[in-house]
Amino acid sequence: MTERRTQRARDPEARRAALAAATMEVIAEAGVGRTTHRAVAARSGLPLGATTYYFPTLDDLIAAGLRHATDQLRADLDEWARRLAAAPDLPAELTELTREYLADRRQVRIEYELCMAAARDAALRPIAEVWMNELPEILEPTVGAEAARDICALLDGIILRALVMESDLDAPGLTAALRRLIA
Amino acid sequence: MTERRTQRARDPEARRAALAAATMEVIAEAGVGRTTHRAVAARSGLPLGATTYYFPTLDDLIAAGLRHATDQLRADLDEWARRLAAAPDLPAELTELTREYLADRRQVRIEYELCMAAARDAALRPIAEVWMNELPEILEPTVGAEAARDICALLDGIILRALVMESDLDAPGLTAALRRLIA
DNA sequence: CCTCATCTTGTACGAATGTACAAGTACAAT
DNA sequence: ATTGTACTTGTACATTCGTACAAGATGAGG
Repeated sequence: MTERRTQRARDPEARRAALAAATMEVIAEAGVGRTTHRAVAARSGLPLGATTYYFPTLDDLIAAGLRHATDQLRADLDEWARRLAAAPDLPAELTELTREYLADRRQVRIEYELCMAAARDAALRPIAEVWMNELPEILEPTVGAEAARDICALLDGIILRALVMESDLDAPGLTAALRRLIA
Repeated sequence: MTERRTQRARDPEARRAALAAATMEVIAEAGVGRTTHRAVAARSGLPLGATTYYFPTLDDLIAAGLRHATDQLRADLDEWARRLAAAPDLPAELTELTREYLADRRQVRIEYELCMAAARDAALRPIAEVWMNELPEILEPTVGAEAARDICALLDGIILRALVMESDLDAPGLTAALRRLIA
């Protein structure tokens, strides 16, 4: 009768994924440094023992959470690539994409949590590097390597500022700055 | 006979400062989330009880550590203001200052730790805002409000990238980008 | 039916945590 | 000298932590 006790019981892959997703959420709310087995277990609805069964150590669990986050971001960036390729006005489209990206502060926080974690723990650096190089690679064919790097740095800085200030994006100002960097 | 047991005994202000400084160092190494009373006490050479005597709660201690860090950064920015005012070539001087700033990764990490902490805890936002507005205010009279904001965002992004990648600064590239943003 | 490898989970344990606090010290004011 | 206030610190306590693990549940292969 397929009684769904919690769903995904006896489905190891689904459990791994559920734990990674729950870890990602805990990181977004509490930060990497305050992420614990128990918080992840509670968030995922799985028992404590499941966390250590699938991820022997806390570092493994956190790495899985961060990797899960980058996978999600990669999917977002696929849409960025599609829309940017079809956009008549690249700076305007980039601005709009950034505005939409900023709508979910939780996801944005994870990105910077990943950066800080990678800056401190070399084992996480590959995860962060893959993610940080994704957008430049999308932009490079269109605007060249240098402008691509500059644009990404500008966006990262603008996003960081919006994150700290809880302020909205100055869309016209950003578009103008992007235009200057492309020229 | 002024026997200096650890120096700064019976000097409350010096002890507060020592604890704040030690907290700053612990944050730089372990991150805000893994900063503990005991780590700060050990780092400062003061007993555990001193931390809770001067800072009733852990959040107070961390806030003091972050404030101490921004005070130090403010002193650095005074030198930035001086050198930028005297510089014949603003973008080149900004690039050089950034290069020097990146030499001490520990201090850089604290800046971004502060940003993440402020993004999560509204009580820390004033500390972060003061610090984030300092450089724009220095640049604004020279380049205007918009360019000042763009430049700071670009620098923040470049610095973040260097932090994550552990890579060196591309000085000529940065100077060129800055020149474009000022124009 | 049994076997066995895999998965599941509740519980346990030593270590570390934030915080409280009593007992003590030092020193200025009386 | 005595008092009183501010400072100092070692210890204690209840929680929470990471991790280990034994006992059970499940389902595939014989």
